[in-house]
Amino acid sequence: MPRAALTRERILQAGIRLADTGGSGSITMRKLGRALDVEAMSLYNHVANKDDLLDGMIDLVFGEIDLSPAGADWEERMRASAVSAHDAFLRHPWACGLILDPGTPRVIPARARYMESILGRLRDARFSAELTYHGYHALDSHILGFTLWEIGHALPPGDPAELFAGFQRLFPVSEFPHLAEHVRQHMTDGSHRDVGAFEFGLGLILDGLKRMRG
Amino acid sequence: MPRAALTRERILQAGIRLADTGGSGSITMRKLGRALDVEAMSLYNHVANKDDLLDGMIDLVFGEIDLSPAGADWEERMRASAVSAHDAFLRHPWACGLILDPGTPRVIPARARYMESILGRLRDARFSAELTYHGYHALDSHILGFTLWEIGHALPPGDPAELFAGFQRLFPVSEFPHLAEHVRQHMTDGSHRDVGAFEFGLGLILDGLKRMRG
DNA sequence: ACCTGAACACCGTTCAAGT
DNA sequence: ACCTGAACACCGTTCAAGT
Repeated sequence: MPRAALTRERILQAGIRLADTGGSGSITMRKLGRALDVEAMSLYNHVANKDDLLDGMIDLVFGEIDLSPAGADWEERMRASAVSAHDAFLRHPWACGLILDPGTPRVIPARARYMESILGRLRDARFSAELTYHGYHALDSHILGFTLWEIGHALPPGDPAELFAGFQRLFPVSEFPHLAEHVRQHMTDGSHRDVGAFEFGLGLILDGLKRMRG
Repeated sequence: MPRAALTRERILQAGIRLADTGGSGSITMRKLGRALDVEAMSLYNHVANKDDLLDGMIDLVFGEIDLSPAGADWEERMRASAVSAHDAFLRHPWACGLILDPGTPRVIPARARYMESILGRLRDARFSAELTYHGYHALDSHILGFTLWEIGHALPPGDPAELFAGFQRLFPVSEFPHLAEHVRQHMTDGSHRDVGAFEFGLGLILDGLKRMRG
């Protein structure tokens, strides 16, 4: 049986699968070729280069965001689509870091549609051009920035008690009492990697914007 | 004249200088060796590996943050130290991305002191343990996340008019009216890379925390 | 004690050669 | 039209050999 023909679509899907399981460090032209039973050089027939590959993968992730959620008012709908974005970026934890990586600005169709949607809904909710400008920045930077922050602060695998002990040795309670308390909260909380923490900051932003609109 | 002796301190300083001018992609054991007139392998006598090098560099950046700013009340002081952190990360635009990079959790002395200071000041300002926990996350993720977001969204070099034209060709005004308006605001605003944009989100968070404290 | 040459296992990418 | 072998210019890191 001849293997399935290589297409851009199949390459992007395989790239996402590879990154989901191995992290962004595992995305390599050579590894991706191996996953597709093909030499790395073959990929260049369907993808301009590695950046083009990453752009395509990220475009698909943005495509998973629900931009028309149900909801009674603008605030409820804005919260719902932010949570949908948060969910998508948690499903693909490699994406936020690549999107925010300075040096390679990624202008991507699905991201443009995402921006257009959020900006339009703020304007429709009677936000001024000025407040929409700053409000979008606050929302987008929270969605991408907080999610990346959250992914990086997840408890690493391994025995929590042992982890905590090693941490205490580096930063003794006597010198870092508040830090110790904070870390303990992280341990008992399980991980803070839940919708709650994301929505806490989101709520602050939405509340603030609503009050500023007057 | 024999060249100056290699030390960990000199290596970290040279690394920061290299990254400041060339971006995080320019940090290479080989390039760093060249900058110090030394073979790359020599660095391993003073630094365990590349991650240890990056940890040391980031530690120095955290050390630049003013943790005891003047100010009448907790809110004013919290805003001042957040702005000081923002300044430090803008001086070294490669740092945020490395700090937030998942997969290599960086437990670094200067960062522990930074956390201890902020957590302690929230508790001193009569925030509950619970609110301090979430408030710290909101503040830290805004400081690191927004700053990284901001650095990545700076206008790339080149003729702005030409840039705008290329953008319009990809995303026509008819289909993306709000996006076009937003981009136009970015152009006339110069860059939003100023304290104002950072403080906008910071103000939303501080206001929200103050109200939740009751 | 510290520096280095040679080597190893990786990268992204090009290009001529095959089918 | 699409795939590949060989090659190039890079990586991080180890280790024995030099001083």
